[in-house]
Amino acid sequence: MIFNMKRADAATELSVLVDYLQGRDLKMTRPRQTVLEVFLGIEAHVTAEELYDAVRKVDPSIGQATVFRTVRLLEEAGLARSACRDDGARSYEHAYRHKHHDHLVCVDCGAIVEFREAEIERAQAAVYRKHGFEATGHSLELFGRCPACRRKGGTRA
Amino acid sequence: MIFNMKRADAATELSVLVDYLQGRDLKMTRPRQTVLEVFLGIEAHVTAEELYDAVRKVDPSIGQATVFRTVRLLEEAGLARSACRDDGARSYEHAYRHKHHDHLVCVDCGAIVEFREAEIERAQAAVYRKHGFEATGHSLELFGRCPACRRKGGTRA
DNA sequence: GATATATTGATAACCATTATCATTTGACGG
DNA sequence: CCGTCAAATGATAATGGTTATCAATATATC
Ligand SMILES: [Mn+2]
Ligand SMILES: [Mn+2]
Ligand SMILES: [Zn+2]
Ligand SMILES: [Zn+2]
Repeated sequence: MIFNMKRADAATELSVLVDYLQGRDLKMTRPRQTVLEVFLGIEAHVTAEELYDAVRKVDPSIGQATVFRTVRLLEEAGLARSACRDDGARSYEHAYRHKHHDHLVCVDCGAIVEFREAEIERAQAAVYRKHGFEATGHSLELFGRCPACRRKGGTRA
Repeated sequence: MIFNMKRADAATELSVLVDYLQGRDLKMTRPRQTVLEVFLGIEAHVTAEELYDAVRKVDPSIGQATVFRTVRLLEEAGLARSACRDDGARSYEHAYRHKHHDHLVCVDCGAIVEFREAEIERAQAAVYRKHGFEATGHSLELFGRCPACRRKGGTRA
């Protein structure tokens, strides 16, 4: 038996993972639980590498490959959502009990603001209909300069 | 002197490139012109690698590094636009005298349909305003199944 | 044409990610 | 509990797309 969560509210995510593993001949393991816990503790968009750095601080014995594998597993299980950033790196964010949203990204400081705009979603549905496509998902990123960076007039790096 | 275009209408793109090079201590070269011509002859979204394959058929002496370098140059000069695909590869498309548009992507066959939706653009502008961001650009991809693939009920690969 | 400098192509290096594989671990039945 | 066995692990090598290095070459200007 492995369980024994620290964050009370993370129990349900863990059960989602366990349910996903069940019947698939996959096993619940200590490294997987640690990766899940660390991931749930991060309220941001992280790459697998960044997640690995955070995981190491909790359990240095966990290998990089396991973190990469597990975060993919979390995505399959519906606990994480990933997207390929414009620089080519893949980032992950929480997906369980998180509503769909898109992102405003500051090109100067990298800040990310999440937003939902019903009108955009509606217009997208219309585009799908017009072209006879069946929707499976979309990615929208609005690039720009955030209020703080506009004030500074900065041009990072 | 290098010039001597085959496609009559490509002359203006070439002059855009030459103008960009001028005053920047950059030089117009035969490989650059070849890469530009081949690129202009492809009405699709291509990776640098795919462009390299096409360039080789015209001039096998041109190296891969030069194609990668040149296509980046074309982007800087405003002749190409690039985007990172979800699989991590970067693809390029024509940007000169091409209006902004977004993409519908078939997840089964990879087909790409370009579209412009004024309503989406308007709603995006509203999001920028609401959050005090200064817009610099955006990327929107609608993933789905195209009409042909829906009929086949296919699930590629 | 000679000169100075940018460009080239072959190659090595890079980075994020994935595959390989011997060893360890967890789930299950006894 | 313990044994069994497939699944998981971590170290490492390999991959794919891209960029850096560098000696040789081509270009613009004089
Ligand atoms: Mn988000
Ligand atoms: Mn396009
Ligand atoms: Zn900012
Ligand atoms: Zn299709």
